[in-house]
Amino acid sequence: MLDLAILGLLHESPMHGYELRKQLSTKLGAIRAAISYGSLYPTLRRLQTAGWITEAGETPADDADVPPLTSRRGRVVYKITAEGKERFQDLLAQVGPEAYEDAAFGVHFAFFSRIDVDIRLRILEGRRRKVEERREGFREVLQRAAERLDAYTLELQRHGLDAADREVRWLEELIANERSGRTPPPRGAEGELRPPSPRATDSTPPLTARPGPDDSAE
Amino acid sequence: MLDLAILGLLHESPMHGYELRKQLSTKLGAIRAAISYGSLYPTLRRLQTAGWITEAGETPADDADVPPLTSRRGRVVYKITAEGKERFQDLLAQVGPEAYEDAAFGVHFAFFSRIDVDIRLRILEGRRRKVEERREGFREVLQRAAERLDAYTLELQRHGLDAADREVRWLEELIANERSGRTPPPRGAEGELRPPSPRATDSTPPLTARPGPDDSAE
DNA sequence: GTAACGATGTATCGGGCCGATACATCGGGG
DNA sequence: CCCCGATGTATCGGCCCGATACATCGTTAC
Repeated sequence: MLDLAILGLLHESPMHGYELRKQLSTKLGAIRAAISYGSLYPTLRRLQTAGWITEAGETPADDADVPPLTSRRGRVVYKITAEGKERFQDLLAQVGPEAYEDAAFGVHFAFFSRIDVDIRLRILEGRRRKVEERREGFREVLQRAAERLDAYTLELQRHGLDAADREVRWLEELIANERSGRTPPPRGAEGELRPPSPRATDSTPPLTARPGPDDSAE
Repeated sequence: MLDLAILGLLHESPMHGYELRKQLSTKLGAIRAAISYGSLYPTLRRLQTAGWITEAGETPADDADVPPLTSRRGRVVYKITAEGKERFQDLLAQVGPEAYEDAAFGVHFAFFSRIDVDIRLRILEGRRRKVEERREGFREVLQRAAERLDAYTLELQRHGLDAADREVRWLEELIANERSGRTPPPRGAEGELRPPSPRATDSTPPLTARPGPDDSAE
């Protein structure tokens, strides 16, 4: 999961750890908080011994006047290998149930432009199915067990229901767009910062438009 | 984090592991997927050795004719101790930065009815602040780095921005409600899914455009 | 009758990932 | 001059997950 993300970034350009972490944070910011060094460095070593990446020793200029006072630990630049690129494609095209989990889906999505439309559709539909199940779970709890639950717990369920419902609709849009042939998502470079989302609550009878965040993460 | 959730559930009634897991899944379903046994049982043992919970052996059958072929492993019912209840209150009232993280916030929220209004407000405001920061992060990326990013990555950012914005508004409502004195969240339990109640969604005045990220009403 | 299956139930193991921490360099501001 | 924040690499303890194993019970299917 981290493997995929790291290989994906190094596929674009060589980088050292610190930079890698920063880019991961922005690229996957909507998915996971900020990957820890306690994960990053061990993963880098793992990828390295597996042969997917190598150190591209960024020799600090030719000025060998580096004061040998301390070991002068220079920054280590990693680059992806040919095998690594293959591995990346393999991981990316993996459409097993793991790819529909919150985090894994996000990582796959972040590199969508590197896979075929049909695989994209497979993943989007699998994810949609999963979120739909989640949504139905919330609905059942709200219908069947409403009176047995705490008021705050209920509010949490509504929150979750609304978030799931929104994600399903988001996925529907993306799926429709993929099918239409336009490769990149819609909503070009217009003014973002759009006011309250104009996507009004359509039908969905008992939904009661509630605010609902909590995309994934955790 | 699991500690808090488990203590909270056992505070309501004694339970065995399997049941605990089920209840956790529904109660925290909007927060985390479904806690694993690989977390649950070790945690139970930890809580037990710490003295927060005890085994309430549920041995219903005194008939010692239990075939010693296998150890006849009966189900183990756990109950909370007095110290456990204290510990629960301590954990619940913890308003440090950890309590604003996704998962931790959700667990706290799920047991909101057990803490004072002022602590509830402190947690809600802390959470709001955190999500606002998150939201601003997305906005900056979308404004400043839009052209340097992949179309799918951008869509992910918009998704995240929208979700964060929604959560902020959700929190605003909850905060306003807490301040108004009505203890439980709005949206009374029964009017929800049963009848096709045409109750229009309250209109949430004009807090959309410029959400001041700094209105610490402390 | 019994075999298969799914729900209930307890438990462990390897591994991924996080938070805290340590160490080291460098530029700038008080 | 010293502290601070950004840049940078790295480890350690610990939480938590997914996979797996084992055992019982009721129902359904052959």
